Amino acid sequence: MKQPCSQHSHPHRLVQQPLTELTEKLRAGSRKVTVPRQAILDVLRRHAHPLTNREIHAALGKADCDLATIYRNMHTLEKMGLVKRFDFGDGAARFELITDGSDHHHHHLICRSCSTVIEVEECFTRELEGILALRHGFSDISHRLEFFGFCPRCQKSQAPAQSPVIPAAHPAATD
Amino acid sequence: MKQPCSQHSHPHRLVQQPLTELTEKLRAGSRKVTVPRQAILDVLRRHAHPLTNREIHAALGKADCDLATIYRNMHTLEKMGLVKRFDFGDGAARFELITDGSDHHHHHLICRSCSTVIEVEECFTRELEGILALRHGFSDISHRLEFFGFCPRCQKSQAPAQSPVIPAAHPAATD
DNA sequence: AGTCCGTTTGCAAAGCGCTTGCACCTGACT
DNA sequence: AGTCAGGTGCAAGCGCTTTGCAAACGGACT
Repeated sequence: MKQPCSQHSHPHRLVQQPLTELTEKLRAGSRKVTVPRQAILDVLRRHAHPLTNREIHAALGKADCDLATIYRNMHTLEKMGLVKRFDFGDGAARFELITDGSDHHHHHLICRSCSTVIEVEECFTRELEGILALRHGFSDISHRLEFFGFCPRCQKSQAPAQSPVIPAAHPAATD
Repeated sequence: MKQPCSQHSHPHRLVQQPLTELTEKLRAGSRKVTVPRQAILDVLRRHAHPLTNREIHAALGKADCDLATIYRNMHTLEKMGLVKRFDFGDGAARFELITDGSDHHHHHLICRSCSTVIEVEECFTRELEGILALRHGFSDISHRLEFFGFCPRCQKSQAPAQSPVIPAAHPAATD
């Protein structure tokens, strides 16, 4: 928090629809609409694929804030149903904005080499959840499913098409 | 390594079939059949469900060895195809012995409360891999899939049927 | 505009899983 | 028995994440 961050005075791109819907959701949980909070959601809004806390931190411009604040906020936002957590198995949690109210279920196909991310709509797994619930008596069953492979570019070039781990890779790869 | 760990002198339960097949596999990679190595595999052999490095370490009896040694060995054993790595999303890798040569593909259903683990044989996801390979040009596609829910016991009792994180839970729960 | 209170933030320290450098030890082969 | 690549213990360190605490802030009320 270093900047007043035009918010009530100048109706910027930063604020707009957010302040409408967002404010309500935040207020509902007696949460405050803070500058870091808005900035984080704004970063997420500008990225199609899940970002790590560190990536979010790097993407914050003037509205820079402490990493710990981002970690805390991601928990809060996740609990409030504003973001969804993903785990690509590399030890860093990733978050995606839940666009509309309807949390549209999807998975990811991730390049093992350059970390390009492609969204996967299909999910044959839902039905299996029902079977498992019946067979084992489990309730509230959910699942985590991610695919890994080598993207077209990385198959050709021996070296990764782009440095791994940073999944902003090949801008217009396949999706 | 604090004990001679009866190994060649007394044909214990600790050694037997292992020394047959195991030795071969290890030798094939110019690897040595060491005491910690055997002890780790023995622990894995006695547990049906994936164990974390820490759990393996705790389960080693007299053949206690350094945690770092376990971490190193799990990498080695994984690369050699003797164990399979699983990720339950709690930040700790888990390992399961690959019983016979044929790595039988399966997933897990994990209780969010007490961490009971149930093996899931079905997998509707393989076919999806083919679709994704075609559509996006990815190669060598694999997937990670785990299910989460509340087991029957934890649904009844408010409190977890057993302390979480330690997946040795409900010995004869449902599987 | 001023005040108040619970929430949020920054900073720094620490927790945890995991890795690594290095000197010493050991299994396996001659 | 001798040799040496491979393995191990110990301790330090790395990256992600959490937490304690005092100061700052947001929102509501006057």
